[in-house]
Amino acid sequence: MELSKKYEPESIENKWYKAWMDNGFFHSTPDNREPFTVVIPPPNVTGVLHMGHMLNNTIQDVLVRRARLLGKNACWVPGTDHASIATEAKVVNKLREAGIKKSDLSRDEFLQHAWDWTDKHGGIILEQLKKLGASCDWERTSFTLDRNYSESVFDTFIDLYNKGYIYRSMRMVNWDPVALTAVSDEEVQHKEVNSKLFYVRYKVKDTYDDWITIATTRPETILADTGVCVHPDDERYKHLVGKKAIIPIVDREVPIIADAYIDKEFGTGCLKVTPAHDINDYELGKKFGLAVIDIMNPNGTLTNEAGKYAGIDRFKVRKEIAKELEELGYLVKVEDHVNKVGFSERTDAVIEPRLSLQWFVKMKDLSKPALDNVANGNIKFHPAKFINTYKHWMENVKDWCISRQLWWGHRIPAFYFGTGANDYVIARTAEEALELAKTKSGNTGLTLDKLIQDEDVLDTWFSSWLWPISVFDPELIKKGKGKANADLKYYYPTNDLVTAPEIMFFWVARMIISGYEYMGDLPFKNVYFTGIVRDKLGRKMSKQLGNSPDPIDLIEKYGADGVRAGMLFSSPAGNDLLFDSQYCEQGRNFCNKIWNALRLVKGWNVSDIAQPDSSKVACEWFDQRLNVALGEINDHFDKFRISDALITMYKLIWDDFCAWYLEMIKPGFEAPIDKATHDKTLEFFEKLSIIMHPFMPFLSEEIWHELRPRKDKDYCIVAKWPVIGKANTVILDKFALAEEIVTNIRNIRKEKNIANKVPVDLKIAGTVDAAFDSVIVKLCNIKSMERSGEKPKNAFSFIVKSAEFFIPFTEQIDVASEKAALKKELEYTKGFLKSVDAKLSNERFVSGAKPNVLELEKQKQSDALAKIKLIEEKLASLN
RNA sequence: GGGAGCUUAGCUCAGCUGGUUCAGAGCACCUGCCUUACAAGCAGGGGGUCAUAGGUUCGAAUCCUAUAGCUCCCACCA
Repeated sequence: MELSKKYEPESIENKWYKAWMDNGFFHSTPDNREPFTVVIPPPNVTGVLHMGHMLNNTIQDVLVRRARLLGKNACWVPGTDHASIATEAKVVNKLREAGIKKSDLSRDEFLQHAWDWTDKHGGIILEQLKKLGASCDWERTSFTLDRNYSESVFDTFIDLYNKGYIYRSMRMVNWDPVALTAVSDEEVQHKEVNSKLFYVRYKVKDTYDDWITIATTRPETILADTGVCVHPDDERYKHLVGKKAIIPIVDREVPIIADAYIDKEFGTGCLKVTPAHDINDYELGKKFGLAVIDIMNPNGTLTNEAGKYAGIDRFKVRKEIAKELEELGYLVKVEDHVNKVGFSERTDAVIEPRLSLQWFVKMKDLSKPALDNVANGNIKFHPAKFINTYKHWMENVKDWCISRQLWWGHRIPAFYFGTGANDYVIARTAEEALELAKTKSGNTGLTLDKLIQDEDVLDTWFSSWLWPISVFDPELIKKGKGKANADLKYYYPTNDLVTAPEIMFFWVARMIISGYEYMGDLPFKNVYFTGIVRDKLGRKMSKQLGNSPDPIDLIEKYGADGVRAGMLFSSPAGNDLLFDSQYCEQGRNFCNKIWNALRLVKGWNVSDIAQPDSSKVACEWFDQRLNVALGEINDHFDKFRISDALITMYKLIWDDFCAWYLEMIKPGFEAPIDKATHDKTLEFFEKLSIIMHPFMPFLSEEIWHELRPRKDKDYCIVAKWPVIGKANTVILDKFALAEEIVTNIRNIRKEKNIANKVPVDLKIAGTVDAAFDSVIVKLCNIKSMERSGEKPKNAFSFIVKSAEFFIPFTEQIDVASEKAALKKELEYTKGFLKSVDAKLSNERFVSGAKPNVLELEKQKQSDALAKIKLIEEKLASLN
């Protein structure tokens, strides 16, 4: 069958993906092979594939496919994350477009909408991954809101609560007074705003006329002040510490305290402490036991605590109170001031810090093994520079607030039977909770309808931190440590985690923590951090800028293999990738190059003729080149240098295989090829297919089947990764020399403007033997001979004096040029010798160097000496 | 404000414990070629004071110090 001149990926991608699936190559079950496990960082269930996913999942697929080729039992678990905040926001938006307000719906009604949305859009992203070629074990697809998975989340909450790690505490949340909900830090946009800085003086109690002046941008919160704070070293105020100040308008007496948190330089150096409405003030208040007075209603108006300002919006109060302060003589001055204010991403309302009761996980003890095992290298980070960031965070780890004021997610399994701080129980179901509550409250008459479940859900990460465990055995936490099922025992710990550095703390660190807590072992051995995919100008991909290409369009245009290669061409671990479709083009061109090599090889007629010397040498040589490159590729893989592995393979195929090897063995036009060379070529091509398979699975599979007829289950995807053969460096050296000679010949021909007109004859002496002679002849003549049918004639002659150096000369090159060349060589060699001598006479080097390094240097020294002698002899003979 | 990192060719980046396999790769660029696998190609070519200034050393892209510029993470200023 005639093969098309251009590689057409769309004709093969679906075919092979289906064949792999049908043959069960993606599905893994425990057996006696070594497992290689990867769990996907679960994308948002309703998300669509973006460039970040492309990069991330390409890398995972490369690692998984290579592991499979290495004979490991590869298992890549796919799945999705319910992503509470993101998904809920999307559903809210969608409802709003339909004219429905979330606040008009009951919890159940809202959740029904959310599930409808999830059923409609969930899984789209997984279908897109298939287009990319992702070899996931789809039978293991998980979702963080699956029934079993959810059970494991609740079990974890209950377990940690019983162990005393979970507690309830006050916390400042970002309150949106318009949406009447707390929003996450991610949903707060900080903007610079021109505002006023009000200087207000407070009377110091029991003094004749001492005042203390504070500066504030939010004078309305004066009503909630419960303290005034100065710096302990501030001479201006030292005498006031311990006295009391009197808050204007409300005439409340509050203590004057001293704390190093205060910035002496800002404003007057005095801070009014408002624990209910500022996070830092809250901490300060806690430290000094100050009262907490909440003056703000959920909708942004003030409470009865604000006296006559009750019921008025905070911004209106701000103006009015400033006026009143001025009238009463408390306002010292007002300055213009630029500060950052948080705005709600959803409603654009000014966010108010608001105290509320939240659930927390104590992190200090839990995270200890997670810190230690990264620090000591049990878990490796690639690139390693991220260890510093990780350590810094883990050493200063704060308790984890796990409650979210949302509906979409795992509802907190806490049930309240009263209004007291401790009037709650933790249980899996309301029925269980009732029994516990009866005991705890002592009220045996308690009924289910008096039991109220916490309205909040758990942080998304509180479910995804169990990912490497719960995708295999969601019942582990219930059963307890050491009771893992067969799957979990076999697949855990997983091998490589590929993810983005920005979720190192949200997700990676917490998986490590839960891994040690519940499995007593690391969740993965390596963490590969990808960079951020940016556009070629270095900007983040965003919808607003419209600079994010649709990955599916790219796949249709360049082919999945082309895009995969394109993504990897320029993405060393941890570096941001400046994406340019030019890289995909390069990937596509590479596919085409390989495709045409296939066309060439497939077009040959095999005949029972003798193998030419040149072909024999070519085979021996390429065998060695393959060895060397394979060694480099393996090394790159071991070091997670995926991009380098790809480039090494790229050069091996393009330069060595296509440009040199195929040119050498290529028979003349319509001439047959000998069987020995042909067999060897197919063997090489097969090995190359396997090596390229992790990067370009579809094309390699196609080649695999085009090269020879295949039996059932004989697929490239499950072939054996080539083993490095015996090294023969002599042939590589000789060939390098031959390459140089050929290049020289070509240049001379070009200079003399005789390209493709006069064939070449060569006389190679010294260590370059007759076989190489024929290689060179072949490489220099093949095209002109093919066309003219001529035999080589004596137009040039090249003499190589030794394998160490060569001097091309022709009848036109005179003795002077040759002498100049020799002198240059001599100079270079002497310089080299000098540097080696210096190195060897350096005591520090000699004492510090490893024995083999020292040996190598000595060898270099004697080689250089011999070479100098040889050149000098040659020069003498020319004189 | 705290922490981490970066600066090598037009672009994206390699360069391990200091040395002549070190000044590299890929892409882009320039020149010449529609050559019977491939113009999505082939053959050549140009291009870098290794951010700046000092220092250590026989020797520095590599180690040290300072300066400038850039990036990221965390905390956010009453």
